[in-house]
Amino acid sequence: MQNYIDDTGVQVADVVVGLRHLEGLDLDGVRRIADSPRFDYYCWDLYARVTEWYDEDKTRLQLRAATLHEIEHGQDPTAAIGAFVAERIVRTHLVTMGRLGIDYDLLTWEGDILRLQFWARAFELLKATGAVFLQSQGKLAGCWVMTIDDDAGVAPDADATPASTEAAEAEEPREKVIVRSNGTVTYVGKDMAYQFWKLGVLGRDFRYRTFGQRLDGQPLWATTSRDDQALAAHPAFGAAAATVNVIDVRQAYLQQLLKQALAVAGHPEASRLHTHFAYEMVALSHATARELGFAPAEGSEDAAKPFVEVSGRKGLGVKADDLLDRLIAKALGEVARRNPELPAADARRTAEQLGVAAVRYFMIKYSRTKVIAFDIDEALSFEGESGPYLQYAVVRANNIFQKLFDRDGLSAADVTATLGEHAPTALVGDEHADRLWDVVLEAGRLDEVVEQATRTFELAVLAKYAFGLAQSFNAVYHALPVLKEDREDVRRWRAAGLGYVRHQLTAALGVMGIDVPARM
RNA sequence: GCGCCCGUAGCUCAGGUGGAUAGAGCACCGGCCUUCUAAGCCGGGGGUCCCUGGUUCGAAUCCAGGCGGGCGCGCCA
Repeated sequence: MQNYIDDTGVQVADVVVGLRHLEGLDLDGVRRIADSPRFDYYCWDLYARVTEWYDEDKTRLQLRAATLHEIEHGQDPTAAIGAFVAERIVRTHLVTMGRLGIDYDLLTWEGDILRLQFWARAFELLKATGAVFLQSQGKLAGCWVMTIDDDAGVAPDADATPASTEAAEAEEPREKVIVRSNGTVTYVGKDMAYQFWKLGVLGRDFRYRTFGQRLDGQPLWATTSRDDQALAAHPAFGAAAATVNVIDVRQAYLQQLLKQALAVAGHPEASRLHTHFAYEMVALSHATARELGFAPAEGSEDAAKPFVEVSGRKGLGVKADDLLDRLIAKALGEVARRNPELPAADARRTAEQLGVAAVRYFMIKYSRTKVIAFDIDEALSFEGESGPYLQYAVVRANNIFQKLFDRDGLSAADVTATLGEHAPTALVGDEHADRLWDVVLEAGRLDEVVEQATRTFELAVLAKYAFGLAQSFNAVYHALPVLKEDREDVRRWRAAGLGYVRHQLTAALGVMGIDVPARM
């Protein structure tokens, strides 16, 4: 799992513009501010302020262009400030993701792709195969362009095809600019170079350094272009057997161009090994947008839309840390109320597990083709279809086995090991036999469901399955008691059945990255 | 204009390769805690599966055409 760090883009440039021209800071000043808490929140706000500042006077946009240029060409102090800010923000990002149990194998820095001339090499490959060529005519004269396949799902823009033009002439091939007439590379060009490297057809590699520690204590690797940072020994990155680009559906067109570039540049097999994992965008419900202080004018275009698009430029969005903090605070209140004797540290740890479960389940419960209108109140719910509901089922199951052990000295392993000594009454003779069978059979589908979820890239399938299994468990939990069952054979078989369900449900939660607390 | 996605209960959403009275959560109404944790369970009301045609013994599901909504189609990233 790699995280692409866009350290040479417009967003970094805008923050640098804000730091220097709105805040009047130099590198030392920025260093001091960066040590204060929540530097990431500070930059988030500053970014929105810079956007407003540009809006007040469009000529200020020249500062962005100049800053972008200086960052790309390593000209200090701009480049030094940009690099410093990018690194600090990445570190705060890692902390935030770490709270959710997410980390990466490698951080890939866009700046390194530029400095190591990946683009120059990819450009050679594309030129050699004729995938891109220098356009000499028309409005794209002087640009290196790629012809867009019709099946790439790209349509001509309305302006390019006047209505008066009839069929015969309208079929002129469409072209995508890869290198601008001023010699700079477009975003998709840089992405092509990166993609070629990922699939091992570029013929070049990054240098590597360690950036910090992963959640398990192993080194976290990052690319570098500096000899003094590069380590001789490092894991192998790139040259993947297959790649999956997780990126939202709005970039489907560019991702299609990427596949096309691979194929046309002589690597049809690599092209086939690449998948765009496209997911729909996450927007905000009107209620949540309102809560965040965004109130579209009555009768305006924004007010009429079914949701409110998040926008970093407007400073409109929900920060992951804020969401987690609220979830944990809410969970902590409940945990403390239900378990007053629990030490504070344990309660805190449990609340964190619940909060993380709530976020993770919420993120995958929707199928990826559906626009999510994020609603904070809905996300904060621990009832019904939620992460904590799933955890609750397993906690209950664990309690049964804990008490079974405390009272009868029977472990889960004992139950299964001695099962043959007991008549399977609970499965054939008992009046509730079908209910127990049903939930056991449902639990047995886990592998199949995981296979389907991975094959179709639809994680909601697993989420829905796990939720349904937890529902079935809860129903059986109420209907078929274990500890209070007097018949030894029925008790043993019920324990065995629910033990299996517990095992499968715990595994399903594990796949979703959700821990099960000791109690809740 | 062209491409992709969405349209199922008041709201938010499930419904792999067609199959029986279309499901869940939330919300609403009514029950269940001296009984393995009530973050739960049981019951109830609530649907023209956007529309029209087609394929089929059978369509929410497949096909065609509409309608409504979202997104995309830059020498931005």
